[in-house]
Amino acid sequence: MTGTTLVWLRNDLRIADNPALSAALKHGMARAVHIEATDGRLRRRGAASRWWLHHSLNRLAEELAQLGVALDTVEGEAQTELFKAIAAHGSDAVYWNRRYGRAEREIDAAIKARLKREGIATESFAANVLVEPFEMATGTGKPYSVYTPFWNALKKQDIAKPLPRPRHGETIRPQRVDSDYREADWGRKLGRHWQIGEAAARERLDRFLDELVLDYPGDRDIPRKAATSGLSPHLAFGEISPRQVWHAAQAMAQHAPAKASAIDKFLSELGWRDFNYNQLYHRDDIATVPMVAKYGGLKWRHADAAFEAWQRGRTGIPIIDAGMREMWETGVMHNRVRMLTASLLAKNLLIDWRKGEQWFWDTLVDADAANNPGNWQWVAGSGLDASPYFRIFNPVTQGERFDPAGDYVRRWVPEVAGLPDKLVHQPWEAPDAAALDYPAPIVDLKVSRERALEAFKAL
DNA sequence: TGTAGCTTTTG
DNA sequence: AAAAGCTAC
Repeated sequence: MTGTTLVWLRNDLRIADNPALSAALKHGMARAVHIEATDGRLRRRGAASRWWLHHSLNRLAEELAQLGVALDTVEGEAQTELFKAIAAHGSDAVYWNRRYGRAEREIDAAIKARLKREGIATESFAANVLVEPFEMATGTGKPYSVYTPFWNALKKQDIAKPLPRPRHGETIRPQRVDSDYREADWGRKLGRHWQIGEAAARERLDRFLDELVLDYPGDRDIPRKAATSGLSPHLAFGEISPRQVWHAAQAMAQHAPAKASAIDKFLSELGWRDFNYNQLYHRDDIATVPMVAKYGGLKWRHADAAFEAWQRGRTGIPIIDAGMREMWETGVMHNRVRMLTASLLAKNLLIDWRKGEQWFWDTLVDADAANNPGNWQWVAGSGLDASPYFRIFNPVTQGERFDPAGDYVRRWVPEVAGLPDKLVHQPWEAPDAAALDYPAPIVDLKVSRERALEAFKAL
């Protein structure tokens, strides 16, 4: 008989396909700990993520209790808190699933070294990406810098089959998650839009594959439609693993060949997540350093009033304001509108993309350390295989193309709801524009487009 | 996964 | 006159 194995949970808040948890239960008695780490080198979670985390941990504690596993939740420096938990429970082994940021890897490596010195068994597992970044390299041994060859190589890899839910142990009473978290109005508002936790994630995946995926390629760009999977926050917290998504989707493609090409399109978007994790793994700090060095020379404008108008959804450009308000209200924003709002900030407004990235980090429930900065760098042109600098979205044209009847804009920007379709994306053209309770646009799209082309071309 | 300005084609 | 095609940014 062995002692207690401690499972150190991070962004892997699930029971099924959790290799560290499964291995610990095989080993004998298990306990779990989640440490909200305050290490200075780690990026602090944003406000929307803290809300989601609180509820996700509560759901997980109930699930773990059914397996006889207690979950402790603490806040503090990672190494200190982990060794406190080891001492408190007399653990003789510590397991975790790997993470890929540089600071996280260094912290984990230091802890692993200390565990070895102290004679405590330790093991880490692959769990949170399709293929681990160090398994992916081009023919010349370098990290991929272009998505398409990365994706083609990824598809050829043997993607691990997800592990089943581990067998039940003795059910225990769930721990109350111990934190000073207090539900604020904002959290109650977000709560109207989400079911949190592993079971909800699985239901969402199944419903998407059953009912939505066939129309995904055609409808995914239409923000009015709920045509996307909606899995992003569940993936960000590891309530579902990308391997589970991958294999469920492949099984559906086998079972329903008519859906195969749509499923391939969907999975290629999941592939971007792995591509972003590859960037995170190989670079110092994806959230602050341009992946392509020459973009570091761009002279960003300091325009506080414009930035605040952007944050609050008061730019006077309906589809931009709709997106920013959708994010504030629900904790997510439709993907196409993310591209539009980011392009407006980084290009038309020439405001540093890192400011926008930080706002998204704070307000998105799906804020992800690789995807959020990776996608911002993509839009800003400084990322790997990024959008070319001269691609500057026109939010009027984009609105007319992807929200032709104006439903999306009318939902989030009631000030323009009464305008006819032709004007709803450019209310400033309305004869009685001044009478609307809606700001005039904070930038001239044509002039600011020219300015951005100049600034980027100069690099 | 773009836009704008121009030219050419089409009805 | 509008749609479609082409090309620089």
